[in-house]
Amino acid sequence: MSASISVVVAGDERAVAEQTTAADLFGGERDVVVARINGELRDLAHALVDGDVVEPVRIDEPDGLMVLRHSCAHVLAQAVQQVNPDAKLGIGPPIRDGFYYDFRVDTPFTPEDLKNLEKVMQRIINEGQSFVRREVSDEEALVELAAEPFKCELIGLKGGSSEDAAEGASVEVGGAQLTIYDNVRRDGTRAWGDLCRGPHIPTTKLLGNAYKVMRSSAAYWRGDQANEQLQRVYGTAWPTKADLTAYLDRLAEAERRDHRKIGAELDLFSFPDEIGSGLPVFHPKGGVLKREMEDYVRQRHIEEGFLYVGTPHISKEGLFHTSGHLPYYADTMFPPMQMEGSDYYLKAMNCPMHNLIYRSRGRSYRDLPMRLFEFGSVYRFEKSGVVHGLTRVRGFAQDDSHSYVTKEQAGDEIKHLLNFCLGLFRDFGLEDFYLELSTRDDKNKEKFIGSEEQWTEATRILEEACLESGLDLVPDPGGAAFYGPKVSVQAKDAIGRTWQLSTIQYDFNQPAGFGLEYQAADGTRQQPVMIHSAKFGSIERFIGVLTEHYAGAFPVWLSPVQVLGVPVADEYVDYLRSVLDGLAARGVRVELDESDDRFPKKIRNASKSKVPYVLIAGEDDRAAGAVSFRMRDGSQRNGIPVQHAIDEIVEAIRTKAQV
RNA sequence: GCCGGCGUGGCGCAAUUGGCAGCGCACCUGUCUUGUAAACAGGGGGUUGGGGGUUCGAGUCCCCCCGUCGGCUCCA
Repeated sequence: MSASISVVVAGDERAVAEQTTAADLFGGERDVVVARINGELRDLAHALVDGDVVEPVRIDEPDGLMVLRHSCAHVLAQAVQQVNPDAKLGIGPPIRDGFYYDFRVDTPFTPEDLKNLEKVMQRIINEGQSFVRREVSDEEALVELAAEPFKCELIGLKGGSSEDAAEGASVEVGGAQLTIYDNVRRDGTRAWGDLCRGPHIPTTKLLGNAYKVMRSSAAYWRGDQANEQLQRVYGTAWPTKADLTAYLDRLAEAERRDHRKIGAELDLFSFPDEIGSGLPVFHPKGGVLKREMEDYVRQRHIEEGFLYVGTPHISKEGLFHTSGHLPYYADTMFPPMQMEGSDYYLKAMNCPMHNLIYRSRGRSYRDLPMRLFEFGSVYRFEKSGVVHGLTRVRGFAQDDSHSYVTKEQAGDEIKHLLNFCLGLFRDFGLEDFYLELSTRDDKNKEKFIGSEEQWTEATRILEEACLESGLDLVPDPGGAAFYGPKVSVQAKDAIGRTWQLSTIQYDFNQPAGFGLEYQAADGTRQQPVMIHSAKFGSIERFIGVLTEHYAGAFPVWLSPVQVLGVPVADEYVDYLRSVLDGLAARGVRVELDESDDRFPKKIRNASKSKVPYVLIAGEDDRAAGAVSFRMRDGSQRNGIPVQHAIDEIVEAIRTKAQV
């Protein structure tokens, strides 16, 4: 009679036979792909010992999805080496919504290669191969994987922290004990194997046809520009085909919302080659959007106690030495122009100039907090490969402010700025946020200016303000600016993507560099703290974000054209014009379709233009002194008295309503 | 910056092994115009991103540059 052991299964204590595996406990449940044993993810084949606490992990929960995707990455790698036995393996971790695997191959993958890989993967999946864990010593692994230079390199690094090896490398060599996972066919033969920490799904069958090879690209080995580039293949994998389809639909929806596409369709902005990469121009309709935003943001700043200032686009280089920027960012600033014996730089930030405004006269503690704000045009020489629509440009306007405060005021000022940002976003229709706290990288202290105490103090003050907001706070170690830590506000858009918008930075360095002072109540001279903050970061970028958030269907107050008049026939043009004149007199942006298109065509054009209110007038309307509303969703309200219509539209603009 | 893809009227696309640069929308003109996503007819518009090369002949093949897309690295 075999001895029994006691384990806790999904919260219930149970006696089971020795050598019982997680698979024995959950074997009947097909959606259980791995087990969490004493908090650690394990293969279902893992044998339990007395006292183990075991929980099932299902395919559709976060940990289950990670394992599914990681296993799919293995199948991809197996397919690649089946097609090309000379391909060398890099790393292949799960990522958000999918996975990738890096390979060294002589020629990069073509789209046809990717299609073919998908077919080869399907054959592997259909074979129902098992993932079988095998423990190996470092020496054994080095012998077995002698033909895999990257794996050998990872084994060599294992002694240190696997986090240092490469992002994602921990899935290969994460534990103290190296393991190889063999893919075993049903007849018991070994099809393939890979150094891997695991765990894995029990069989490739579970991948079904709910996966897809997405794209390939180059990626630096271990994420370092100095290393060779490998070819990375991205894929996605889901519990069911329906989940995969839903994911692909989400991607298609994101593509439909692409601000570069909508910007062209709605005639908002463009990127003329003649001007240069990353330098957008705003057309009249985009200009309306930009001006409405700027006017509102400027007004709100003034209401919140900011002082509107103005500074030039270029400056002599000495200023950026004083600020400390030039030594850090010279390679991302446009090269200088020589003039009258000086080097002039296009400014990449506004703070040095604001500091000069602060310093232009003696300041008293009574002046603080002093908040300087402007839409400062800055130019940054972004590398050619990163320029992207409006979201990454080389010239843009920052809604930039600098609050000069006493040390004691810093905490309150940060809270004030944070609330101000969040309120602004809500005005623009964004409702869902979280915060990110970027701190100094303790291993790279030379990249950051200032003492241990200063960093600790600044970080503490920022963190307190964040916690008080009640929003989720995500740490971002190493993400700080050289002069101080920062908090950034991340906002979620209509289809769940997050965008970094505001940044608030605590800076104890520039006040010292510029010798900024104020006279305190006791007559002593003190150094203020400056707090940088950009609310939307870049006006251009925020326009891109809003365009995608609304898919071009902006709230009425932001819409370039708010009301479009469409007469049922020529006969009603004059009547409709009189209605529109009434709206224009109330400040509404109106257009009238006087083209010789026929009515259905005008409706089609109106619909494509995404104007919030289409006003239609025909005989019925004119006779009743009314108009008909056609909204963007195609819904219709007929016979609305003219005065009532005007009031309703004006009210929707005033309240920043979405219709 | 690196790797790979792409670049044809304003926009979306086609053009066989290298063999007359085309279509739809938009635009212009004319006829038409009465209720919810495309009336009809005609017309204009191109040094095929730029430069160089191979060839009897290049949108197509080769080289360099520019732009763009997808990633990587970067993002004060």
